[in-house]
Amino acid sequence: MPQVNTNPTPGLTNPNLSGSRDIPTQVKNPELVLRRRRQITDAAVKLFIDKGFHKTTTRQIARAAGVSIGSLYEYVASKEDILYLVCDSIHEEVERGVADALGRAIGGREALAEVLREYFLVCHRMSDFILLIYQETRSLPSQWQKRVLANELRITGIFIEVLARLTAAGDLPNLDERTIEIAAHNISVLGHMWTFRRWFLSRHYRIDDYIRYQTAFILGLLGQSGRESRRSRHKEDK
Amino acid sequence: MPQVNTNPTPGLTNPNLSGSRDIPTQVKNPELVLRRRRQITDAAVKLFIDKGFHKTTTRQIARAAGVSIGSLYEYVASKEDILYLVCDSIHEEVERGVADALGRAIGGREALAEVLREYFLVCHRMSDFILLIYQETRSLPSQWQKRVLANELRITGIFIEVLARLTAAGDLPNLDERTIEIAAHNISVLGHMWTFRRWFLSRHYRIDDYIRYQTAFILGLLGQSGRESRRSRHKEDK
DNA sequence: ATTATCTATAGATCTATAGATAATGC
DNA sequence: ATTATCTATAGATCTATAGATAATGC
Repeated sequence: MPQVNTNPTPGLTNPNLSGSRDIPTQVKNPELVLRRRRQITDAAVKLFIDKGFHKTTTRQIARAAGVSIGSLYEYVASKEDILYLVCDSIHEEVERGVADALGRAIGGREALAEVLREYFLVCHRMSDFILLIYQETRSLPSQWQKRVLANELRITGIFIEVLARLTAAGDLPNLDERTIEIAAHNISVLGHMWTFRRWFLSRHYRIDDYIRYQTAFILGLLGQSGRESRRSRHKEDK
Repeated sequence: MPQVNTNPTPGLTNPNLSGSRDIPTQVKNPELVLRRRRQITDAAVKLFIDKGFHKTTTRQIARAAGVSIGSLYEYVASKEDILYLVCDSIHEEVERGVADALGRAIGGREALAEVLREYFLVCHRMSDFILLIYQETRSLPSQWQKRVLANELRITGIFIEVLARLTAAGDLPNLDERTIEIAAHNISVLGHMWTFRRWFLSRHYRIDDYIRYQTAFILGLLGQSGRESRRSRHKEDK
């Protein structure tokens, strides 16, 4: 369960800041709002990853964002607002990463293995961010907590679709809906596991090895993603 | 990733408070120290689960524990000390739970399924506590963070042993060491998943169903824990 | 005398805002 | 005039401790 922060953090690209819509501001110019909020979010995410939400002060955020504390409060109404912007922006990035990954992986036969590989690589790249969500979701007001959970569910939903499609195409054995649902949650979480057990796993496995082991593990249940590999498994059985 | 707290929390039995040894105190009488620290830990764990570590004040803890704020600081040197006592006490309880569970489950053939079942039930019972560790480990001073991680690893180690034993006994196919290690981590984490995705899972699955699906998933890779079930799988393949 | 406990508070923050100032556009 | 920004600080905490008090044992 443990969570430790070791890697240097790459920046968020932080595309649309769509959660921005939910938060009122004193400032009229919408582009300005977006731009400043991006500054604020970028600064905050680094600080939160580094010291955690509660140990980061609004002054530090303002300073790192290059605005005064007074200005900061023209763009958000509270420190929690900033956390929400941060969480939302992370989810946007993860989701984009996952969607891209799915785009790249369309092979029919080994499709699932490809999807897994791309997803695990996203988790690897976004390690710090995913960890932050695990640790600080709870500090959000419950209204926004729900939104973060919904985001989480949407990402799991992507895997449900992939599994359903592969099942329909005959690339996976017939799995009932709930088996698919649980498998999709497992995939999400085993990706996250690389982030929240990084303190152990990254000392003993390289990400590629991790992906190989996990792929084998996941394809285990699912009867493996093709007739060919299924055949080789029977051999092993003998 | 999301974490929401809904269930009512049962108390910790909080056996030895072994982490107690690591923390200095002003008070000479060792039994008294143990007793007061138990009061403090019991009060704190409830408050932390309810409001989180940072939003709980030392005064609230003192009050709930039935001691004055002055006395509180005779037994710990800082608020973080309390968090450490809490985390340690939770691990002790989880580990005891897991060990008990292993005791109860010794059938040769379906051994793994039994172990999984007992472990998942422990996670179910200790849901709130496990979630707390996920969320607040980070707030510990790094020296104690390491200790929490070591505890985590010890629990995973139990599963490594079980898997190794079953492999040696021929109840599982031949799995290499690293496959076993990753499988053990997966088992730990899929148990925790029930706690940190409870907001979704417990609305759609009862714990027994969850256990069934996860058992099927896990036994998938491992070639299933007996010849019999392996045979039935071949049938499905056809 | 020693040990445990309590009350009262020092001292250090931290969030959020009020009110002044600068910049922009009519 | 309106919009954006800044400085200075009110007001509210919160952790941790100092020093007084009570209880226990020699």
